[in-house]
Amino acid sequence: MTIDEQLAFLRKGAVEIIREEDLRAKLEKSARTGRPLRVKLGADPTAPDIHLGHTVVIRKLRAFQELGHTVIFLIGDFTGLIGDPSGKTATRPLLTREEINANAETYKRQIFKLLDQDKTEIRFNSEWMDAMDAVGLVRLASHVTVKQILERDDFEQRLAENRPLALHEVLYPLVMGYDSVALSADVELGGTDQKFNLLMGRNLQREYNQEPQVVLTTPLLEGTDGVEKMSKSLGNFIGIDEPPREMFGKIMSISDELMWRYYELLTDLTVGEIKQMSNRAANGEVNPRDIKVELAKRIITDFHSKSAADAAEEEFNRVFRRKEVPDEIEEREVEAAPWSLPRLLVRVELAPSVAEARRLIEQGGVRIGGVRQASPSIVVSAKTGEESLLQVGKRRFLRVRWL
RNA sequence: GCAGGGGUGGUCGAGUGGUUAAUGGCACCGGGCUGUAAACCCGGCGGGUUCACGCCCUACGUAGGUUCGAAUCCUACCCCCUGCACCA
Repeated sequence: MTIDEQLAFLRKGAVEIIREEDLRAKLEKSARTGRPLRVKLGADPTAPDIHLGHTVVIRKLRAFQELGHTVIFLIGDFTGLIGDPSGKTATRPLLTREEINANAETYKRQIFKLLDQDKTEIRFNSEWMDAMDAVGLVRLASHVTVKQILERDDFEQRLAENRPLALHEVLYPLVMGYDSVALSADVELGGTDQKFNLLMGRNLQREYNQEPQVVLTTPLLEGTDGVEKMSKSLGNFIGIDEPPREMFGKIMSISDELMWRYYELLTDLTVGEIKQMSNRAANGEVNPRDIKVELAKRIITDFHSKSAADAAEEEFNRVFRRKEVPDEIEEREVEAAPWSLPRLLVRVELAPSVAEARRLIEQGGVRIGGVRQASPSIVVSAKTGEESLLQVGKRRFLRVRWL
């Protein structure tokens, strides 16, 4: 690939590259010297559950990797120990070394579904931060003015609105920025929400007489609701560890508009190819549903396998289009006594409480053997050795084996 | 430390002595429509008990108190936020 082609490749899906000329220069220099660029991505050690939102930037990391550069996945274990930078959670439990290691293992397992393990460095910022003493921290802080720190939007806003801003939060960007110094990063990637922190790395590198890193930001992916950014706490996420059939269902439930966004940020299709598909959908040549199916299968193939994707599709069609019973159903064994239906549902954990079970039944959400049960006062009795098929809502099935 | 403001259900946020298990939004759950789309519409949304009307329990930071009756009044305590400090 020529440098121009490489630039175009890296630009796809990126929101901003600061500065693109610098990136070009670094790419040229790397090509000339044969020395790969050091490309950094920071991660929070408290949340090792990666969802599709995180994969947007990880895919970009992979793009660099494919061009032969060194990718550094930095786990911010030191920063994770100090507390919550967003100030949203009151108390954030301190992580022990063991927990951090466990989280790191989870990260590895998850990111290597996308990245080439042999070309990825996993690092922890405690490597250098643990060694830094109070004097070192103060010296680090001396490189940045309060005014510069306060340029960060949310800091400024919180001050303006008389909301609390703790001192350690202000220190956060410094530590993150210093990570770039410690790693001699050439490029740092991050979501647009990280722009300030990424730029801080650039500034600090200059202070420490390093060539400033290039900053590349990626968009924040909207969650399945299509509105808020994808996050675990909002419950609008699709985890990359989720079973194929879960992923399939969730992807099929996103809106048509959102589907294009997912295509853009979560697949390798080019902008042109995606545009072509959306045109064909718009003029009725293709059913948008079929395009969504393909999206789901592509994503599942990334994190599971092609055959898992096919199986998920088949399962989906069986349950939701043909209204048949799923392929595999969980089984529970229950004593063959006469059960009032609500109580039975609680017993097999299809409902959290009797009251809730009653509501489900009254609203027509409960079936036994495919037959809707309309009354909460129904008594279920069965003989030992028999089986009953319970269904709650559209997607929760359970086979009860009577003892 | 002083002054002021505040702690309500998953969340945001009403309510300031009595139809208040607590208005409303969001989230969530069930149903309908459908491409399980989205949007939309209907219903639900602390727990237990009853075939059912209903009844009972628990809940508005914590602990007491006043009252026939308190999320609402009083006392103490805990926690959070904002301001004051001329200043290393």
